[in-house]
Amino acid sequence: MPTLDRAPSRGSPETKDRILAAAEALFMEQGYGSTSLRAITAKAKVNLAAVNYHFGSKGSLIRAVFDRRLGPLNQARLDHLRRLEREADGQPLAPEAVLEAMIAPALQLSRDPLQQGAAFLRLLGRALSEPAETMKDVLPNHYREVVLRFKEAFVRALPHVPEQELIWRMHFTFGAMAYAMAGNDALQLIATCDAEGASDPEAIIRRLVPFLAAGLEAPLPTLARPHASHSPDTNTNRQAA
Amino acid sequence: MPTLDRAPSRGSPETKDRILAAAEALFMEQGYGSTSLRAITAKAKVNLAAVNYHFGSKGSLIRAVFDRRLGPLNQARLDHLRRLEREADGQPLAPEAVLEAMIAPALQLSRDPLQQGAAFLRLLGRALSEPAETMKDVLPNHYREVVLRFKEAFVRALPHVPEQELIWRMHFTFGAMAYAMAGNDALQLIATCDAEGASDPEAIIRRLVPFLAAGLEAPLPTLARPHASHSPDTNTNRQAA
DNA sequence: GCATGATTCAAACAATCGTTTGAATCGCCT
DNA sequence: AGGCGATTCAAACGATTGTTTGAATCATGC
Repeated sequence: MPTLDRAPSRGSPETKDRILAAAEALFMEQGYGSTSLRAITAKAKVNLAAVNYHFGSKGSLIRAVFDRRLGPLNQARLDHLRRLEREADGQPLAPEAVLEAMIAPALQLSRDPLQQGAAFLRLLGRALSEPAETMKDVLPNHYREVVLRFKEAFVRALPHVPEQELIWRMHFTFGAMAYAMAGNDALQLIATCDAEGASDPEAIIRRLVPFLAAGLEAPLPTLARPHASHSPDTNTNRQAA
Repeated sequence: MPTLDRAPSRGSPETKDRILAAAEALFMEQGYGSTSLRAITAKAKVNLAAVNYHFGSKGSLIRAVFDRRLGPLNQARLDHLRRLEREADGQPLAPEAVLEAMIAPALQLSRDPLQQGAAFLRLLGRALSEPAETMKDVLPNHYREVVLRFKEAFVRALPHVPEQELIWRMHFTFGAMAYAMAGNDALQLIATCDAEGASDPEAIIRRLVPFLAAGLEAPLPTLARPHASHSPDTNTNRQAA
């Protein structure tokens, strides 16, 4: 029977963290199912049985990987948003400010070179589209409050956007954020022109926020659908917005 | 020694396709590493050895899964774009038109209920953030021409956007597209308000295109960075765009 | 009708998987 | 010192992994 939640009297101050760090790195670069506990324990330089001793199972391990990062990250997001709202003194925030409250904490995590925060962001970006059995509940549980609070903030920041439309735009926003912060280069889009500052996270946020803000504030789509496809008239060109 | 590329004289008109379909479905709902060949062959109702006989290995199988879908999909995108450009008769396209050329073929694939196109789009959305060893080259090879041609189209559709900035915005655009078309509900964002028509792909495109077009046409970010964070002045609110 | 090549099949291959075990080791307490 | 709980360790567990084998089955050629 492994230890309960009792703090280790003196034993292992770093064994659990070493396992978490190694698992984070390997899950990121190989995926969950393709990463063996032996590869994790080898990278962490701990005994194979240490994983089951400290975490119980492989499934609990990946859950612990996300728990360690997601709690502080989302709390920082909520704190950042609350601070901006207090400073605004009742006035609704600009959409850019709400976006920044969402992105900046992740950026700060990515900045820290000591911890491998960037690796976690890539892992998170992939996990958002992974319906893996093992962490069916962990992401929704961590993000529930964030989604709720930021939806309120966006509703007040964008009063002219109907709520249904806003939810969809938040969906698109989170997608672009996850993709951008995960640093996906699968399409080698960057390589086609070798964009400058690709590795600078702050440059990304400076370009991402205006992009998303403009999308959030876009004019509402027509309810009737003119089926803009293959319409031979030329006024579908230029100056659509 | 398995068969070369020779067309099967009469033997198996459907065994390979059954394997591809089963693999597509299982890779989507379990991930690559977590899906065993036995699970695939069981779902496809073929013999276990059929995978290695027809495809050579598990890695070649997932590569074949993407090859089967990505070729026609991206060709349809290129055709759609070329047709719109011909109809425009030299005039630059609207950004919305270029976006539609990118999205509509995927939408059509998703529509087909006979084939499990929607499942493939979810698989593709996840694969974009998977640096899996097995398909390191398959995605870039398929997308190289698409990225190149659509970049040209976007450059002409958005002449006021510098090329570097445009590349970044295409990056964000593809991220939001992948996320939206993959139907990611990991955050249960939709569930918070149960958005209407969540399952209707055409409704998604009608909301996604204006969102992305506005982002692509957004005013350029300031080159100097005023460090908009925790700035106590209130003019960061309202009317930023 | 029978040889031929492609395909399917049941069975087994070695390897690796996650997990468990029981003894050895460590650090701390009275 | 010595006992005690927490932790580490080497070794093994049965189960499952991807892959291979060789015979059986099929359709087709002459």
